[in-house]
Amino acid sequence: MTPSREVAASAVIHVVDDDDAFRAAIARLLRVAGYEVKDYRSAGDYLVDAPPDGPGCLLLDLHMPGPDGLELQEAVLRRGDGLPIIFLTGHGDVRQSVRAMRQGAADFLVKPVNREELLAAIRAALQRQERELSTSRWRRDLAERYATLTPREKQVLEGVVTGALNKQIAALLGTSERTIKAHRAKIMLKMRVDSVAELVHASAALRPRGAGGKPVD
Amino acid sequence: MTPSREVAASAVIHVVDDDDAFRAAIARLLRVAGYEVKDYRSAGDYLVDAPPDGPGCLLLDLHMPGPDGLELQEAVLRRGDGLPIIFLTGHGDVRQSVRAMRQGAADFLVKPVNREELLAAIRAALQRQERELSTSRWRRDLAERYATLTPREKQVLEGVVTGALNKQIAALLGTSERTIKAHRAKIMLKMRVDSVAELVHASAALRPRGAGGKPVD
DNA sequence: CGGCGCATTGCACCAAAGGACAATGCGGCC
DNA sequence: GGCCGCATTGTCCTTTGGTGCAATGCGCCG
Repeated sequence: MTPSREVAASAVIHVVDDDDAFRAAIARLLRVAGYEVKDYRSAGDYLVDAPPDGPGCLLLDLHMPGPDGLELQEAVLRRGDGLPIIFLTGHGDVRQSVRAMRQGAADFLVKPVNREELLAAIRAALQRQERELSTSRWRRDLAERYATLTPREKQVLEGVVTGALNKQIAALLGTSERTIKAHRAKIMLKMRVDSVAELVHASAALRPRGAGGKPVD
Repeated sequence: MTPSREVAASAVIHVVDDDDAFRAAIARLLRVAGYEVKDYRSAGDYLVDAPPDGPGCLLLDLHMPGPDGLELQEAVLRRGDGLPIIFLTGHGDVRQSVRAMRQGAADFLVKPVNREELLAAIRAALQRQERELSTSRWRRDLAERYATLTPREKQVLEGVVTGALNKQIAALLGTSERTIKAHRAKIMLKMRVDSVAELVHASAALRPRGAGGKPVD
C-alpha cells in the first residue's frame, strides 16, 4: 500500500484550544519554528477528522467548552491515534496534571509558557512518537491480520505460541494432528509470517500489556 | 536461592518526611489500615538502609532539608529498589508533579490529603508493584541464565529467535548444521525452556525496551 | 604436561513440521 | 438448490529439528 517514502513530511502539530487569539499566536510561533500546524476550536473539531497518522503531536488546552482536554485525551487513546499529547493550560492544577500524565500525556505545561520550553516539549514529544510510530503501525497491521483468523485458527495459534506440539494441540482441541497442520499453514499465511519465531513475536505484540511475561514456574 | 515462600508478608510503607508530627500521624493511620510502616526523617535516612525488596511502597514528602523528594526518587530509581513512589506534599506545584510522574511516580498527592484517597493511592501502588515484581524477578532469572551462554551460543540464539533455519544459521556463522544443533540443545538447557516459543518469549523479555517490534518489512 | 571448557563435526535415527493432492460435511447466503 | 467459507482428515513424501554416540582441535590454568 504505502510506498515507503522517507520524505520526512514535517511534523504536524495539532492545536486544540477554544481561545482564538491564543491559538493563532501559538500557530504562528510553531510555523516559524518550522512545523506544520492544524488548529481546532474544540475537541469535537479534532475528533471529526480521521486520526492523522503521520508524525506529529497534539497540543491541548485543558479547559474548553464541550469535552475538555482530559476527555479528549481519553477519546484519542481509545481511538488509537498514535500522537503524543502535550497539555498547555491556564490554570494547571496538580490533580489534573497527575491524571493527564498517568494517562500517558507527554507533558503538561502551564500558561504563560516560555517559548523555548514549549518547543523543547514538542521536540521531546515528537522524538518519543518517532520511536513508537513504526511499532504502533506494525501492531495495527498485525491486529488487522489477526482479525481475519477464524475462531478455530485463533485457538490453534494460542497453542502454537505456547510451544505446544501439533499433537498436543490436536488433543486439546479434540481433532487430528493433520487438521492442526492445516490450520497452522493458514495462520502463517494470514499473519504473513514465515517462521514460528515471528509468529510468537507477533502474537506477543498483540497482547494488551506489552510488559507481560511468563512466570509460569 | 530464594525458597519460594508465599507468606504474603504485609506490605511495608516507607514514609520519608521531615515533619515529625506529620510522619507520626501518617504512620499511625497506615498501621491502623493494616500496613507495616517504616519512617525516615530524610532522604539520607532512607538511602543508608539496603534497598528493601519485599512488597511495599514509598511515601515521599517533596520539600525536605537535604536531598528533596525528586532527588530521592532519582536515587531510588538508580539504585533499583523495586518500590513504587507516591509523593505527598504540601505545596504541590504542577511542574514538580509532572516531573515526578514522568520519572515514574505512582501518584502525586497534595496535603491535606483525604484518608481514603491516600489509602486508595497506596493500594493502587502496591497492586502495580505486585504486577511488576514477578515479571522483574523473572527477567532477572532470565538474564542470569543468558549470562551463562557462551558467545557462540548467543550468536546462535540470535539466529533462532529470528526464525532462521539451522542451515541458515550455520551458513551465517560459517559452520555446519550439526554444530548449530549442538548449540541449540545447549541453549535450551541453559535457558531452561523446552520450546522455541518459550525461547523467543524469553529473549524478547531480555531486550531492553519491551516495546520493540519487528517492522522488518 | 594433563585436564577442562568450548567449538566443531560425522553418522545414524527418530520425531515433528510442512507441503501436495484430494475429499467430506455443515451452515449460511443469493 | 448451488456456491462458499470453514473445519476436518487421510495418505504420501520431504525437510527440519533433535538426540545419542563418538571424536578432534584449541586455548587456558594449575
